[in-house]
Amino acid sequence: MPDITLPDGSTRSFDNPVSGLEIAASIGPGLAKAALVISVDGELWDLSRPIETDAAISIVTAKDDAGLEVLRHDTAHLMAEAVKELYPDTQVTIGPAIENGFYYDFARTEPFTPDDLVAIEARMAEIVKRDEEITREVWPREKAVEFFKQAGEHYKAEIIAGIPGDEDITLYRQGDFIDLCRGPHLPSTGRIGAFKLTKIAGAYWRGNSDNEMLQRIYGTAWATEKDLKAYLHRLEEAEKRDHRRLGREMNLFHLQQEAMGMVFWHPHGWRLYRTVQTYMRQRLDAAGYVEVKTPELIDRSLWEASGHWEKFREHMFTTEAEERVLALKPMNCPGHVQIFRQGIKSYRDLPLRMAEFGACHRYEPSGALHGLMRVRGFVQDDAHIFCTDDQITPETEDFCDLLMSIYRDFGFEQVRVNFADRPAVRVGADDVWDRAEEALLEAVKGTGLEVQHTPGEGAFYGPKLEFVLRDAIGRDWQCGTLQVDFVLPERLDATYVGEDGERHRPVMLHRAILGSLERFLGILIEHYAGRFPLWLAPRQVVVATITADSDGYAGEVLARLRAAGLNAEADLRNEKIGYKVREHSVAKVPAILAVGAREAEGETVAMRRLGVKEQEILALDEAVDRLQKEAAGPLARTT
RNA sequence: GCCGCCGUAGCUCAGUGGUAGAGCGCGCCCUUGGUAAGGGCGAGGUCGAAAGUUCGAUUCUUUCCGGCGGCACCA
Repeated sequence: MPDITLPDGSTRSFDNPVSGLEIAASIGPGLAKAALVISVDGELWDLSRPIETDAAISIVTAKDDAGLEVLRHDTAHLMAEAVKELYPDTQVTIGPAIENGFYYDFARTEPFTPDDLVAIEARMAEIVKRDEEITREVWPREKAVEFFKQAGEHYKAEIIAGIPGDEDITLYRQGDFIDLCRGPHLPSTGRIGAFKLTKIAGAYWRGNSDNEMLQRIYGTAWATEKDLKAYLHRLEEAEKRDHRRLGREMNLFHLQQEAMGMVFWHPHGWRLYRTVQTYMRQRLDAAGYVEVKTPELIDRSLWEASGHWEKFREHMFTTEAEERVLALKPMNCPGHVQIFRQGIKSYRDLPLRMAEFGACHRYEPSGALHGLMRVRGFVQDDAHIFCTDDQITPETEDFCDLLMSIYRDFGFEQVRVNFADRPAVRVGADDVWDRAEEALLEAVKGTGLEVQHTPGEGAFYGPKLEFVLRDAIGRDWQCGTLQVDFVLPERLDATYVGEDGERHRPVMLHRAILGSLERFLGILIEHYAGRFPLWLAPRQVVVATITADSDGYAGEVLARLRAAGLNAEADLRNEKIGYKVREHSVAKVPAILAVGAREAEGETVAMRRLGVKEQEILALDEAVDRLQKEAAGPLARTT
């Protein structure tokens, strides 16, 4: 005789155990039709499952995130059913819902082909039409294991073995397809929405590279055809802003196999790079950092002392000279400790904020390389703050302020922080880790930033904060980091003299704001889709002539722009103005100044800004002045 | 590194067991045109590399290299 409490607080009494579908129907036929699953005291249940005791419920539809997730999970099952029908020798393994869709991992000798995907998708549509009822069954563990073994589904049998003994083994049946699954699921396959299979990929069983590789099929699934279309459109738009594509189109950089994972920066790209670096240098100077430069090639012994040789040897490029092994630095910290160790440091020297645009090399696995986002040679906006325990909190707070201000200047407003604590493989004693973790947490509390805990994700030498920014199309990128390190100062014997006249160990804070400049530029390119604000744009202004009669005046305009420190070019080609405007708009030049007889006559320019259809006639002085102010960028605004 | 797909002109791509094509771009010529492509002509490719099958391979097979998508890795 359950009393059912609805989300609005009202209560309905039922004489007998009642199913979600019956409750939905009692509220209204529209809801019964839209219902996918039911939330019972916060737990998602199948609509058909009888509710026997009092409960607070809500009906979940495809409008809820949870409903969409169930829909996607069901689409994964639908795909598995289609695959089993078409390729009965295939073993099914796991198939969860993921962001925007789902995947399912299969074990099969033959690889799936793109043509197979088409066939599977067609079969899935058929099964939706069949509208097979999806039913939940609880099986005894032994029977389930036996069943899957007999069916040749050895992965499923293995999964059951890993399910804790006190949990029910639930199977879901739809048509002739039975799958081990926790659920919940929709009432029938007919409720599944719009979907599309997107890609085939390899994936290791249980995510472990020692295990065999399975075939993963990815798909996307939505409540409606319209949502699916919108998603596919978003993907196309994202592709258009791919930094590798824009890098080529805007002639910013290239990569080639003779220097895999290392960037050839072209003049425009390098100008962008320098703009970012110059900006950062000024911000660091203003924030009390000292800049240094340390060797890129350092003897193995230093890497052994720092601990890197033991842990990261395979990821370091090495060379030999004079019968010594030298390694290209994968990071800057040991070098910075060497500078710290020169002379005797006093507590009065702390905090010492030592920055370097450090050129690092890491031997990344070939499969990991990805445009500018994952490279083997890169420059970090790296710095190490040598400080006392007591200074960790204020230094971290100052760092967070600096970082937020810099992200904002680059056009990123949304930032979160991950707090990552001790990983399984690490150096240093546990009590040292306790102190480090506590200090970081305490420091970050004062920043007001949203903090997420990611256990076990810390660096091998200390816990860290990871700063994640969100770009213009909602993607998250981890860029900034701040890591407490009690270990390296000890290993490399860094000391300072305290007020008491005794030697003490400084704490090191490893910190970066942009991370790898290469990667950050990749993110910036995608964030702005190549349409940079004027201060960042590598090509700022083009002066385009209407006819050759105006070449002389265009030269004057160009000289004025350049004198004002702007990057300006003249387009004197024998082309129509429409052609020039189109070409420079496509090239994403922020400002086009058209000049013809009228402009030459009145000392004016016709300014057209990127993305704006209308032109504006301005006095030359006014145009130069405006562009110059705008191009000065955020540094001019803050001082 | 692992699995799959792909590799034809600077770019985007078509095509064929008998040594190749389009559009854009590039060069020259005509056009001097007022805001997202004016017209004509032309140059440009050992079809990723090597080996094999074949009378003949860019096309079929194998291996390698690279790119892409995932997985694993990411101090």
